[in-house]
Amino acid sequence: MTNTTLKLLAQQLQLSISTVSRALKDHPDISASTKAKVNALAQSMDYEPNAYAIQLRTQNSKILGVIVPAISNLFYDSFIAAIEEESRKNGYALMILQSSHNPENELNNLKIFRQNRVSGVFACLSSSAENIEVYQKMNDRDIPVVFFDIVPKDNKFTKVRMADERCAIMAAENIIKRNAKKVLAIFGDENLSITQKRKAAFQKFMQDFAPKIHCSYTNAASTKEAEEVMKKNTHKTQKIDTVFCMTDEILIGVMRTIQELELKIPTDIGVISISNGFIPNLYYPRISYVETSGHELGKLAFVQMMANMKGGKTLTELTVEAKFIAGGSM
Amino acid sequence: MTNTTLKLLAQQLQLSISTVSRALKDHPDISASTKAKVNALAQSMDYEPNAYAIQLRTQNSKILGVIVPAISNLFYDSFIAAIEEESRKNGYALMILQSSHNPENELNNLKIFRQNRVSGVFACLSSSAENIEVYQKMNDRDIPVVFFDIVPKDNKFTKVRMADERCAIMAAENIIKRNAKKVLAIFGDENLSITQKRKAAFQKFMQDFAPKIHCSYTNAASTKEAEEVMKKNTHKTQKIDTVFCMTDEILIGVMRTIQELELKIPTDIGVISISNGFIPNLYYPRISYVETSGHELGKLAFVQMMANMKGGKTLTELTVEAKFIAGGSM
DNA sequence: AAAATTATCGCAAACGTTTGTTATTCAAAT
DNA sequence: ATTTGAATAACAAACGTTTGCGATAATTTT
Repeated sequence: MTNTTLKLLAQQLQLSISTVSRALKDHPDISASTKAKVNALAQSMDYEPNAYAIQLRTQNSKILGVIVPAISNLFYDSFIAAIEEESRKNGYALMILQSSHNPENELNNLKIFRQNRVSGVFACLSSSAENIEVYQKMNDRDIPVVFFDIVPKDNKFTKVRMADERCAIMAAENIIKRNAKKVLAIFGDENLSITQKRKAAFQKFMQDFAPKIHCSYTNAASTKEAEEVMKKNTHKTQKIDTVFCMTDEILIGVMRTIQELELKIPTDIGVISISNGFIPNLYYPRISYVETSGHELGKLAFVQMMANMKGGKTLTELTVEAKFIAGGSM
Repeated sequence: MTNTTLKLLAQQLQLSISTVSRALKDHPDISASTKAKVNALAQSMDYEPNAYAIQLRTQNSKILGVIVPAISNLFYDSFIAAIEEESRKNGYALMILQSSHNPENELNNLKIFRQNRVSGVFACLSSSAENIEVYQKMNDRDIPVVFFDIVPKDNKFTKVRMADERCAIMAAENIIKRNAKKVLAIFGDENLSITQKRKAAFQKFMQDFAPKIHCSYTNAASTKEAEEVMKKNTHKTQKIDTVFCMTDEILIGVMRTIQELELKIPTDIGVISISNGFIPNLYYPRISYVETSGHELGKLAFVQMMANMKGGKTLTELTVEAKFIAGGSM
């Protein structure tokens, strides 16, 4: 069965294509009676306009591209859900591609976006490798690029991200409040700038405001590493009383060790993490965390995209504020 | 900056559009020397073909639609990741829309798919409400529909899903192996056919093969409900020694209660669930589970889609087999 | 009653491709 | 020297829309 087209409708109604087209968009030139006829037939033949023909004619695709390292990710999927919702409300569809942390895939995805003449792209850089020139070219072609989460250092782009330093500091504040004596702070992949920022902010804050608290700093790039780091540090003579986890992956490893060693939270040990909230709520007591909401970030990214598409370039770096969510783990 | 087109290339090279087009696709009619020139210029002006013009001409969009209830979902996101990967390998792009369990959104998404002339759609029904006619129409228009996970009863469609009954039976088998005396079996939303199937299979198997085991059956539509159900049942005089969780949501609730009451796994109580594996591995000891892999299902769905697009209609219902993954919880 | 306005609609070009057909050139075969 | 046949490239139509402009008929104004 072939698709219904304007031409088909026009033939059936003995009208011209242009009249049918205008009737369907409620153009004032067309009489009410013809509009009624046209709409009726369009309905019954369930006509749907061909988006490809429209974009070819209007040069406006109403499609936004999204590049994430991985869709299966607690943070990114809520980000995607948020922009999907906003996009739909505003008449845009989403084309979602994942880079799998692979710059080659990232490039390939960008190519697909260009072939599909997306009106804009949300991009999260695939780890450290920064091939910025391609994005620069998109901007030059008036395709706004909004970076999120993992953003380039370059300030020629629009960027939205969590207030990374504030997150770390907020965690530190609560550790100090708890009257911790000996803290283990586990950070993520040390190649990521986000890790470096958070670590630096955390360290500085602790030194400035609670120099007598003994802190050991480590990195763990995976759940497994976190599990092992935790195990090592609880076997030492002087037991740690509080552990800070920079990511969900780390928290999971830490919690596995805590459960294995049957440590009581929060009496034996306090736990605090940075998370979007899903993982911390899996345990009893619920883990206290500083919230980084992918959902909020998504909404912010979308308004930035719209702003970029309407007005001139607004090259700014926006951050969404962090919130401390108290569980029973501190 | 305007996009590079065939016309532009043709003008620069003093060639016709058709020659440029053929040169770029390595058509035998074109001489090697012109091909070289064309490719060089196309490269330097970084020409990317306009996907919209191509689809308009060829009537083949190379885009597949996906409808899921929610992207942020442990199961669906791995499904999406799988078909995304397969699609990319086969030159397809994905258009992902979420229904948010809302039939109205589902309809709207279908409309967007039709406007974009997707070559096929993967669909997961939004809960119980089944508005099948729309899908029937798509099939009539030679747009293959592959249902996954939550599928219609109708057998006029191609469907892929987990082997639901086998999952439940496999769990039952392992419960019997454990020598359980008193079992609490918690199932999901009782309106879903998937729940009914699993429950029936589980019950029948237990009665047939281990009638002396005392089983209580309940439903819990959310994590909270599961938490409460679990709490109630552990306070009874005759303690349960094994709990079965049909979904991740239920497992999370159950585990929260277990941690709160400080029950030891697997000595005080055994736990088994049906899951894709992420949640069960968050705990120590790791929870034993019957695996329902969104990833496997995605790959299966994709080959079904390809089969439908090539040959004639292959209206079958395929299932991916379940696997028991032993943790330390039984 | 002629002129001016308004209401309604059709014509045709354009968006960027692909592809069947035709035209040109040039060398090989008769 | 003419015919044949490759090799190479141009022409033109079509895909389904949108939209400026022109055309016709109906209505109003003078």
